[in-house]
Amino acid sequence: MAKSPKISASHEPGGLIVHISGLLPSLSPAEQRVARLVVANPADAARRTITDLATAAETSEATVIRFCRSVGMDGYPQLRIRLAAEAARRIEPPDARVVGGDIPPGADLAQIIATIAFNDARAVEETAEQLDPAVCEQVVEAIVGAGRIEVYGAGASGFVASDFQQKLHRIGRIAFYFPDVHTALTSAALLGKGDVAVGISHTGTTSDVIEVLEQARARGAVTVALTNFPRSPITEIADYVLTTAARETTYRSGAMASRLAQLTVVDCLFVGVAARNRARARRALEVTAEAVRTRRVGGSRRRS
Amino acid sequence: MAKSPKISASHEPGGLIVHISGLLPSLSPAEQRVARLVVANPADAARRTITDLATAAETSEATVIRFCRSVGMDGYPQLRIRLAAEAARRIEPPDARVVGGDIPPGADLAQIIATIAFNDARAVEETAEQLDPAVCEQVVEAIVGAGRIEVYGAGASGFVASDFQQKLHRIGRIAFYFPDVHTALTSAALLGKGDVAVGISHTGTTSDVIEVLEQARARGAVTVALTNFPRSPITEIADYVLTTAARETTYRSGAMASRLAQLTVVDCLFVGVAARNRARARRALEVTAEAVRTRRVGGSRRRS
DNA sequence: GCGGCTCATGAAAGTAAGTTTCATCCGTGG
DNA sequence: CCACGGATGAAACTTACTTTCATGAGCCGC
Repeated sequence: MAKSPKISASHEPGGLIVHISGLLPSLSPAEQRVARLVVANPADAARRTITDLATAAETSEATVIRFCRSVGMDGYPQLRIRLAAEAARRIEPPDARVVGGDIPPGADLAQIIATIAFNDARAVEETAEQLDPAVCEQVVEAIVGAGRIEVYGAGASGFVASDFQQKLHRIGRIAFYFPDVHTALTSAALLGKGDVAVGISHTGTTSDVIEVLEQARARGAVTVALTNFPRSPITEIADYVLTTAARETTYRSGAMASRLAQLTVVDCLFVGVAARNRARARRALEVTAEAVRTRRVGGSRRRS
Repeated sequence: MAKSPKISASHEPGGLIVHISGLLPSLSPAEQRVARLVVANPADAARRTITDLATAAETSEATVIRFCRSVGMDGYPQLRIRLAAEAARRIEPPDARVVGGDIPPGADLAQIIATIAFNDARAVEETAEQLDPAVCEQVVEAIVGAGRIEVYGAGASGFVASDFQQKLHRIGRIAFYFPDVHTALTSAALLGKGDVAVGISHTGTTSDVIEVLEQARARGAVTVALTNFPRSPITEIADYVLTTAARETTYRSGAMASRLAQLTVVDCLFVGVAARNRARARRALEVTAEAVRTRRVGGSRRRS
């Protein structure tokens, strides 16, 4: 049974492991057991036979095969090969630092800083690796040609949405962001063909954002979703899906890293759009920079 | 042809490919054909099935197996895995990417993504490296003991300020952010001893933020500055200075990366504060997460 | 609650991949 | 010309992988 012919799905040239952990929540329980084994120790998994792995995951071979298909592989042998390659590439920096994990209770600030920065940087890098330039290109295209762009996001993703709106606005594109769902819904209802609606949700399950995006789609707008989970509800109503790659961690670090990853994606789209009309964008940026000049103080030496 | 005394059977840690080409001359003709294919394109060979490879080498599967044994492998699957790993390792890390520079005019989206992600990740890492844990510690201390915390920022830094405010609020600290200077000034005038004022400005020259911070200081509040430039005006009126380390680049990439670096610092402070009272912070986070539960949709399988 | 539905799951059947066996072939030296 | 030994591939065999299918659990509408 073909899962979903989404435009985004296939591309995971960057990290297979990252890709799998992103998909993890959308897998069935038995498949999750397999996935966890694989993510925990790719090299080891690559060495095992399918029966072996199935036994280790306390399930049947059939489930392992299903898992392979779920993450986009043809079958088990292919997964094995990819895992081996992946494992070889990431000669884990044997850093004593807490890699994907939680911050230990007794940690001092230096450790906290190292851990957060590491996770943040990783999320950014891995997001970039798994971003599909083709999909980005199409989104950029849509934005460039859009009559109006609306960006939706709630909570932490709201900041990102707002940031994106402000950026687009600054280079002369007509863009909106509404902190309030009611307003957003009303506005979405006024969208039409040629407009673009962007929904941002880390989990992909924020009903407010989904509803607004649905509304926008119903009116004929192009819909774009930005989420960490490629199979989450929001992806079902989006024409284009862009994913971040923040590892799932406990406490807050997952969500925090995800926000940075989202911003990175936003930046990419922004620069992509700006690059479409360099001259105009640059002029707009200069004018806007000039506008706040009087709000700056101090030495002539410092850039404005 | 001394083929039998295969003393070296065990490990060849250097390179499997090198190893194979080394004993190529000692192989039988048919095996040599296989070996040559493998050496020429390991990645490709790893993808083939044994029958496939045999056909390509114009020989039988049996010979391929014999070849595997000759080079010290248990069987074909093991060879495949090793080849995949080998091939992955020898793909040079793509450091040819545009490093610190601006985005070239003709860049395609893939390049743009790589450049932005690189700069962003770097900014985060370098910021963490140069952050002084001692200063952070003192800032955390001040925030933990504060009666009230106010965060100031304008423009892009406003997002960060707002994010910080929201984070602190979420773990039960009394924190404010004012998008409007007038309101901010008024509020700052009401600060007193034991309160904390945080000013965020990438350039360190934003007069609005500086003024408000000055006001706060005059009233006896502890002042903290977060900026990219350690000698900028804002640092003169701050009790504690935290710096980001976004490289100076042209166009927008500098400012964009700086924002991520600022967020990283904010995250560190936040976690530092939260760590001071784990139980309370965790409870607060759980409660607030629960509060938005009803705004989530979708499968029971997905985390809320 | 109760049928009907979907979906996850593993047992078992089926297929393909990998491995072994063995007969053949070919060259060499007696 | 025959005996020998090594190289080789066809075919038998084994193991690994894949598909099919029946079962049962949970969910939804009634």
